[in-house]
Amino acid sequence: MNIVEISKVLANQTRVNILRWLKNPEANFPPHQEIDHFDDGVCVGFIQDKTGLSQSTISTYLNSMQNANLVIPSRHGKWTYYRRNEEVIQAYLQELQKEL
Amino acid sequence: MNIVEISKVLANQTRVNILRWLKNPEANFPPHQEIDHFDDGVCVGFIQDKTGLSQSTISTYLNSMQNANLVIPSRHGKWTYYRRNEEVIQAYLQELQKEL
DNA sequence: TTTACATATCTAAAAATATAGATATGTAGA
DNA sequence: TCTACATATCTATATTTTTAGATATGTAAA
Repeated sequence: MNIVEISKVLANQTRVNILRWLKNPEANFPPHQEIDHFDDGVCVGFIQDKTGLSQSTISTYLNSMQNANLVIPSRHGKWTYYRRNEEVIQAYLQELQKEL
Repeated sequence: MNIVEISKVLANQTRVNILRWLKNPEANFPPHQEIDHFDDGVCVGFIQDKTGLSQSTISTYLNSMQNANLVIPSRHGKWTYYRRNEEVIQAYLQELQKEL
């Protein structure tokens, strides 16, 4: 868990939005076709649609968020689902609380 | 209080260090000459010395931190002192807690 | 085993950030 | 009012980030 690396992720409104949306996928995304839950998160395509940015940009964003351990990917067939990594997010908040 | 703007400040190790040092000036900086306390913070020169970066870089950093309302400047004679803006820092932490 | 689709990676251009040297400004003291 | 000093701003360059189009990869279905 690296404060500077995670702060870099949060230094962009779209990435902050993605993290917020992933808190409550039911409210922010349409239902998936193959699976009827969001236990493994949300597929890249839905996130892309919601942001309006290009597919490659969103893939890059999600990759940086994954590198910072803020999200966890799961492959399901053709789709990659991303969900929040609550442990790391909480650890970051606690570390900030302590350090800042 | 803007999450993205403040996160940009925190996306650099030196700036995070400055905020941490300012939490406890007595432990991190030599005593000032004209004043015998740190109630208004620490002068730019001391911060510069501690980081080893150039004067203009530190001035730029402090300016960005001030724009984000993370620090408060006070002019005392030739010196500008910077101290933490605890209200905004706490507001940021609380907002993150809620939003993130 | 080809095709279609979802996502990742590569490439490249534009914008932002980091950083320092030079210069300007403001203040205190001679 | 000179001079020295602390800090801010300007200018310029290097690096990083943002972003998208093109291409590659992996998977499912025909």
